[in-house]
Amino acid sequence: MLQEELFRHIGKRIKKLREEKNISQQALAYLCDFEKSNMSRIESGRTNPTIGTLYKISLALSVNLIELLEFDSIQENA
Amino acid sequence: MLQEELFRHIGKRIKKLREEKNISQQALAYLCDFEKSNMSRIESGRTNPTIGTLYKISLALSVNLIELLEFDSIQENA
DNA sequence: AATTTAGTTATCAAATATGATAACCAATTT
DNA sequence: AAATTGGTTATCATATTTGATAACTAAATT
Repeated sequence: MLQEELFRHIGKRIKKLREEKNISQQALAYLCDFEKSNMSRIESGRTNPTIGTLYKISLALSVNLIELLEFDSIQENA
Repeated sequence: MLQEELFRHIGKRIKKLREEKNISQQALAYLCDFEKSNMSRIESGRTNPTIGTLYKISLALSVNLIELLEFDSIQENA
């Protein structure tokens, strides 16, 4: 899997978890203490977020950090 | 958990997985195609790595990305 | 129709991750 | 003792993430 695909997967995963909580993108951004434009960049997979940024998002969503990375067949070589 | 603690946990986890494979730090850095000094920074938790960097490391270690984040009580609020 | 809300995209500055190199220490090997 | 190997730390340049702001579209609301 290419890095770019990973970024898109993570973005979709965040969006899914966010929508399950019925939170708007800008509300989530506010909870994370960053800009809604930044949140949009991350959800669309246009950036390579730091683990610190993902951690903040996981806290705001009240999920375990690992859940942001759980999607089908992230890797097959384990 | 503070971000700094998270970074240290991830560093320790990488070190543990690396040692289980009997790979030196510089050998792992070489596999990831980056500098041994960078690898040292990451393992010691002195940096906030991007998810792309962690992904490269997971590929080099032949483990799932999630395994780099698996340690006790990463969060309690899930 | 005007306003508000949600989201996207662009731009620029500031902060920081990473690349590259080097000096250094400790342990091991020759 | 000299050389090699593994690791740490520091520094500087470069690339990129993030902060901050703004303009824009679309949809929903008043």
